[in-house]
Amino acid sequence: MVTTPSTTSLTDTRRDELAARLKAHGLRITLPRLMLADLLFAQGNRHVTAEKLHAEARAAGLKVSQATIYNTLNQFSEAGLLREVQVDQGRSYFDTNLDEHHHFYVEEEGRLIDIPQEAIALERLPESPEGFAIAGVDVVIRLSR
Amino acid sequence: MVTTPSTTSLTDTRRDELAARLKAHGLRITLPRLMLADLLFAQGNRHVTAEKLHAEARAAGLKVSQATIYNTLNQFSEAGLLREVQVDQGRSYFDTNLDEHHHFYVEEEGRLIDIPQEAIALERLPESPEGFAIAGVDVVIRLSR
DNA sequence: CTTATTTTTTGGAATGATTATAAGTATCAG
DNA sequence: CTGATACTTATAATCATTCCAAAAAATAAG
Repeated sequence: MVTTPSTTSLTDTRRDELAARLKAHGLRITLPRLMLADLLFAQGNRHVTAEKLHAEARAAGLKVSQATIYNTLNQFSEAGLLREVQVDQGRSYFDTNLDEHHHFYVEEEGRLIDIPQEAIALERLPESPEGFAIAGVDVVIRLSR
Repeated sequence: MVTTPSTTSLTDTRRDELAARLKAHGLRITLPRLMLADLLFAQGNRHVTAEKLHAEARAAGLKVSQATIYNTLNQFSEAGLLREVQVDQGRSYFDTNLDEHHHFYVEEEGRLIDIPQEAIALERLPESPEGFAIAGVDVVIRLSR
């Protein structure tokens, strides 16, 4: 009887794909990272909190600690696989969309919606104060019903 | 011998001015509120965290609890005397500038700088999703050296 | 002005998200 | 295969903020 490794539910190709991606960004290949990467990058652009990702991981049968969730999200962000988005006082959101873009934020639902960069015409920007350079421009459009 | 009330260092006119302002916004006149209002509104437009305001209050000889600082900042915000600004994961900033405007944010220093609304031309905005209305548009330009 | 009613203030405990710590475990280069 | 290095984990610690119940102050009523 042939037994498949019980540690993961990824196909070989999928695993190789993700492993290559991690390696390309200077991260070691580990099972938690592969599984979390799979959850994060399987479904197009997403906005995820640590708590949500942890829940998803557990639901998918992956036993990871909360600390690993935080470590992984931070490492992925530093490595450029994710982008941290700041809209809510308290929780951090992590965005899998790496293109320059902006966000709608539905506060009542804690939900973020991407706005492609081209959809907003920022015609004129103010000059930054002496000695400072622009590191990024974030536009958040808050929505309510 | 005439004794002046030792409870505050505000002039009568200043106190009346602030009291009228609080009253106009539906807030009761109390000493902590008057003193905090004085600190907040004395020096033109400011961006203040709870911690900073608490430090200022103590430095000014006002003995207020941390809870009162938070209560007051939140009440002032709800009453429309302040505007809460969300740029940093963790701390809240309170802005005394009530005009519509935007911000530079110097992350390394935790410092906010106002950008007048006219200084940014938002020519085109995306349509909000069905059933939602725009509650506000926040532009944050992150700065680094 | 005195008492009654309602708000505020307060210190301290509680919460929630996140980070630090220290020990064990897995990965990878040689 | 083996050691050096990086990763994971459970738990404790931290930080900003909110909650709580009681004491104090402010307004309202008489």
